[in-house]
Amino acid sequence: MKANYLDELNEQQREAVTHINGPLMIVAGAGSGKTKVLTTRIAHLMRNGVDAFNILSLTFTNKAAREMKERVEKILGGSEARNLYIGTFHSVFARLLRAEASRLGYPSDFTIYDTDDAKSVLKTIINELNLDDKHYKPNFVYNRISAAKNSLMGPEEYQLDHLVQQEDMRANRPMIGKIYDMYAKRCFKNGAMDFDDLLFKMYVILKAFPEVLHKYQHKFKYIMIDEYQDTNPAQYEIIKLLGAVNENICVVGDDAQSIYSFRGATIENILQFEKDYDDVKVVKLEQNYRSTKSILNVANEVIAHNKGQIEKNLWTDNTEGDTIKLVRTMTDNEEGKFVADTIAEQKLRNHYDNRDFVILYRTNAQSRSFEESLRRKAIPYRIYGGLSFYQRKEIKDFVAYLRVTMNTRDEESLKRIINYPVRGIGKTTIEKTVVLSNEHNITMWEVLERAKEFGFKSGTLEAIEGFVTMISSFQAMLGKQNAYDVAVMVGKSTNIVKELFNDKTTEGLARYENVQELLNSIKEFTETPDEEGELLDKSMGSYLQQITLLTDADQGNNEDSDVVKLMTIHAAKGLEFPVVFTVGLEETLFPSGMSINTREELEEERRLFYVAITRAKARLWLTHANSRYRFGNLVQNEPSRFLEEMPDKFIDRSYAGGGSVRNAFGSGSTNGWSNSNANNMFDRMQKKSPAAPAQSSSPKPMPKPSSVPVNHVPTAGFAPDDPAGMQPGMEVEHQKFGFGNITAIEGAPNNRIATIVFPKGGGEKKIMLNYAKLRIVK
DNA sequence: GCAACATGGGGTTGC
DNA sequence: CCCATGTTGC
Repeated sequence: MKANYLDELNEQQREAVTHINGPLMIVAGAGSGKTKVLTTRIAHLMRNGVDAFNILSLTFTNKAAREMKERVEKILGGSEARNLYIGTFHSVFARLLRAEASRLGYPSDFTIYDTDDAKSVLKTIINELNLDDKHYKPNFVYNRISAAKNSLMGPEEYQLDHLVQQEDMRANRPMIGKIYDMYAKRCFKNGAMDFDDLLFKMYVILKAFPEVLHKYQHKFKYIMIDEYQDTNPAQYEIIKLLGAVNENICVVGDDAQSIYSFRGATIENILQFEKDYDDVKVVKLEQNYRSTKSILNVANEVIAHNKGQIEKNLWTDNTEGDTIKLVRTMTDNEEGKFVADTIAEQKLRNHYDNRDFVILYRTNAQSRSFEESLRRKAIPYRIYGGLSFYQRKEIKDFVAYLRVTMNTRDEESLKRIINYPVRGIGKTTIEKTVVLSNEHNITMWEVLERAKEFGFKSGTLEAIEGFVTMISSFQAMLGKQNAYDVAVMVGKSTNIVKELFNDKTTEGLARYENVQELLNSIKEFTETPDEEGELLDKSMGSYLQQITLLTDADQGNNEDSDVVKLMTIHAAKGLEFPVVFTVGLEETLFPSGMSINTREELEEERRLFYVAITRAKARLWLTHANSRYRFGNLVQNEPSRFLEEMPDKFIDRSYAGGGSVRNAFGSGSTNGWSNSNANNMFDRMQKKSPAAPAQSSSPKPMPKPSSVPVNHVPTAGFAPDDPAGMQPGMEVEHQKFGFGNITAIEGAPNNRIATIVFPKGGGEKKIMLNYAKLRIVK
């Protein structure tokens, strides 16, 4: 291990790393070296005699877990890190549940249902109940159930809870409780858990079996949780149980980056942590090592519009850097073109590689125009998000065979493959099988096994027996051969591989390649050699459980390929890029029209915007389109309200530099720039500034709406005063804006934001006192 | 049972 | 516009 690992930390980081026993909360601002602290702390614990076996570290993404593991290994120098328990909540609990779920009657090779599987089960149930699936939309029902599970509410409690029932009545969907109940029973019958069950059932087991709880309390003597602001009540309670004996819980988070409430996360968890335990040590990491001053200042000011935050003051020693460019285009296609052009230009001008750029959007559907324009300019890119590899139809079909082989109770998968490829087991036969399984209270698989005694007719019987024999032969192989050999056999026996091979259409070819890739991934899984002393679970069951928890972002194999990345802001959390384009900054899109009804929703959107801004290291473009296609028709959007919350000082609202803009707007309308940029957005900015020089909205060829009138010459000997003494009512002098009056001061005491009216300097401005250089006049 | 077509509906984010 | 599902006709 490197001896000097503590020297590489700043004071606060060191304080966090060297705190060994007792609850610790690290409030880690964006780009403040959070991962470094977490990994160094793990190393430090081990250096101080803590056994790797006793450390549990929970993250939100597989990627974060992988990164953490790698970095710990780097610090420790050897392979000491391999016994650490590092993973996502879901994957760690899935692993523990393989050992413990039998206590609740689940097979240890239980299937994990992804969202699609779960919705499909729900749809069958809704139809069985003769409910209209247009009214009881599986998606809606799923979200209700998910929310219930995330707050540890089972079907019984759900049906008895007045508030919940009231909500369902008001939404005119009183049957959701019943559906939930049937869904839970069906999943159990199928030997399957959905994502939320991985948390919920873990909690149930810890609560119901004290010996299990004790076991893990003593195993996980030190617990670390990353992104604590994104934990939901289920995760919170589990952590509380596991940590109750030793109270060596270290949580790391940033309330300003809490963006997962739709998944049940509650920001309260981090806001309340100090009250949950006695003697909580709180460390704040406030130095940002990532971004320029301009970027950080804009981010700070934006987030200051939210209420009730943990007080912190994020600052940086980095240079001021470029201004943030704000760009408006006429349409979404022009937005795409502008971004692609600018990327091309920046590559030349500032010698960036493709990999230095990221395009961030609110919704996956926005990727299209960027794909097109990047393709046109032959700029390589990769889209993150959307369908994961394992959600593709051909992969799910293939995996369904493996799932059924491992867990014959899994009806969802069984139904998927029972007649794929076609083998003469049609709709009527399947329905009959379902009825029989309900009548006799046995699984569908058992009905199939005993098809003869249930009187299926000759042709059908033959088909069923053939199917049963085939699956049984796979099962028989499992004991003797590894997962890869079994999978190859599945491909052969079912004819799937051959069939796809013979399909010479482009899609057929792609599907064939995908199945080959699946086989490769199984091969890789089985053949990765165990490290010395390490016993990885290489079973098919373990493989299957892993892959359902993988997302698109986890197909990391060519992480380093030199491509522009496109992803949602959610997917970008935890990442950083030299150049960031945050696009689609329009009302109804960002903030999403779905999230503007309450202050809480809006604040979460704002945090999302904050996350987007803070991904940028050096350069940041914010773009929005005047109108864009939505569901086939052109809709007009107002610029996002967030754009008005940014301090003018660091924003260039008139970005038109280089040839890129001319290219971007040259197509079609001749004066796209003056029309699109000057009018709407700029007008609104002007209205907010009563004292601003009256910029008329008359169409001028190229207005330059510089928001920083730089005519002011500072008084001789201008020296800024201590911002602490500034109060509303004072007259101050600003280097650029000239003389002004402070009309209001808001924000946290160490991050105060003053509203100042500069009669000659562009009117009302919001200024961060910590950064602005102001001289008190009187 | 399947391919070709018609219809309707979608309002985010993701383990 | 794009997808997923339902309907029709072989």
